[in-house]
Amino acid sequence: MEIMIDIEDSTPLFAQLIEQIKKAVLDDKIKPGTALPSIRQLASDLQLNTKTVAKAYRLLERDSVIQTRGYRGTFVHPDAKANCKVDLNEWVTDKLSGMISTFRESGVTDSEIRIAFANVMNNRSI
Amino acid sequence: MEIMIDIEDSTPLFAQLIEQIKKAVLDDKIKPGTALPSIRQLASDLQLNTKTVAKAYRLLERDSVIQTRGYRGTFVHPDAKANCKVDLNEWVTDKLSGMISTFRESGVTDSEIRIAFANVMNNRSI
DNA sequence: ATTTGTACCGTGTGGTGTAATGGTACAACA
DNA sequence: TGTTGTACCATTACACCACACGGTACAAAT
Repeated sequence: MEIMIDIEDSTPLFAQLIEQIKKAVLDDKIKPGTALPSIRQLASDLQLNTKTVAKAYRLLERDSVIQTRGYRGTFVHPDAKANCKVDLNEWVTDKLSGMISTFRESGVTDSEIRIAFANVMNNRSI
Repeated sequence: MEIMIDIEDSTPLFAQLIEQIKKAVLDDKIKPGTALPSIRQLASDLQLNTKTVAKAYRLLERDSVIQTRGYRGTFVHPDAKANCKVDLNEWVTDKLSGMISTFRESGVTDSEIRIAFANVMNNRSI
């Protein structure tokens, strides 16, 4: 697997990793069931911190692109190719976009929207 | 009109102003049609910047609690008492809260929600 | 001439979240 | 024993935004 990380790129390192692994799956360069390099191994190869790689793996597993089998390693998910195409972020963006448009049309200030958002995210009730 | 601003309070100054004017309206201390002090006048009285007072007035007018009549001054809105009770922020908070709960239940990270939100607010289309 | 609301330029402070780094430790596997 | 994913402690640098401030200027009303 050839993975190139560009430190100069403004895209976060963990995001670059996710992109490239997804691309490799879609291009059939790594097939379902295949074992992926361990977190420590990949971090060492790419000169990254283990936590950066762990973060990428964690998100990839949430999206069912990979599977971690306890202490036995990490493998490509059986339905990886299909799950690569499901874009959770796009769904979130669309839903938010619609709601925020409604707010703005009702005269709500961007500043007010931001503050309400921050409050909700922190479970501060009003 | 007796308005007290507490600089020590963590509540933003403009928000304190809004609260107190609304309270004065609800308590019948200032009645619909009455003229309010000018922005410069009130800022001077309360030792505030004119912009801080202007911000409070702008939001109060959006909520139809007051009315600015061009260059003739600012007056209490005819339906001020009723409009004081409409809380736009509460509506925004409720709507956002529901949507964010849905996101979280779907496994979306708080970090991802924040990033998507920032993108939408800045009209950056991914 | 003065006052009105409004709009524009700007500065500075403080809070908050992200990203990435370091180190250490654990239980479960081979 | 060595490796696996994972969890915890922490720090650094960076960026965004809210809030409040200062100054200046304008057209329309009194």
